[in-house]
Amino acid sequence: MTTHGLQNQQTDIPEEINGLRMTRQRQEVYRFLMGERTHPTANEVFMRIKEALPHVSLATVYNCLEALVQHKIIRQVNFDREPSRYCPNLDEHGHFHDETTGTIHDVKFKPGINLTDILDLPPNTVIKDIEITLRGQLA
Amino acid sequence: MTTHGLQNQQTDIPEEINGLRMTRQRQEVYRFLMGERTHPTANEVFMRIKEALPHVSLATVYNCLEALVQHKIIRQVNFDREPSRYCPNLDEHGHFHDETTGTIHDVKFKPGINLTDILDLPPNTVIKDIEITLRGQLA
DNA sequence: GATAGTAATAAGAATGATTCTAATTTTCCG
DNA sequence: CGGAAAATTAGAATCATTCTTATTACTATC
Repeated sequence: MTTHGLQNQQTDIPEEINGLRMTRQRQEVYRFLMGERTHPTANEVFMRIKEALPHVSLATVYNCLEALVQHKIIRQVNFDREPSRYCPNLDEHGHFHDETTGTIHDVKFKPGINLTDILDLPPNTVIKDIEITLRGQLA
Repeated sequence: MTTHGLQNQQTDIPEEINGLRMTRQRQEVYRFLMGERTHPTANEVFMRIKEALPHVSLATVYNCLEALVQHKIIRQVNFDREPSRYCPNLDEHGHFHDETTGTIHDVKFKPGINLTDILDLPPNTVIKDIEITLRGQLA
């Protein structure tokens, strides 16, 4: 018996996104992030996808996350020096870290706001990425 | 012979700032940061103040930086997962990381702009800290 | 359909910024 | 002065992440 294409495709995720071949491991990482709004860490992703892929390694999770980030399929979010978190929301947005619960919430910009209009940037600046993070609490 | 007060005070830095006793080590860390606009890392601070305090330890530099940050005398700045950097500018501002040169520039907001006016925050949110970081290049 | 070349994965070791621990020194205050 | 508290030191420990090397999977070609 021979198989063609991917090892396993009981999935709704395409075989390629933004030029990145979606291997089974990348699919599981991506699927989990898509269904999860909690901005999990690499280790949390690892723990969770082990249910579907018991032999997956943490290094692979890191590799997958890096590949997905570089192909702009997900975003990496950093709070201070805590472990990186990952976010499937590609719209321009910030992150609010609620210190009381430890949860992270996406923060949209009010309509019509363009970040670069607000900042006093040096001329001829090409911005590749903006990260806005807030810390505080929901009173 | 007895000495009163601090071990050494050939300095222009007060003995206390924001309720933090400015020991000789904290003074040196702070003085260096004040004269430096390059947002140095803990290790860079360490290398430099060793000239004035040859027996200072890296742990002490970390302790001093933490104390200064907690007393809002300096700010800690993080870019992705790179080593933390430290900044004596307390005005609300962001940081632009020029990928070409590796340098970091403070970015002011245009006058009259209030960050929280722009963000679509949940009601009753108390913001303790905002961090805005940009990556890109000066063309 | 076999096969060679390339890419991805796995397991564990290595890295490196930061934090912790325990011992010593300095400062504060009665 | 003398004891308590705070700060400093040196080195060990931590832990997220990256690297290394071997194995496995995929792709294109014959």
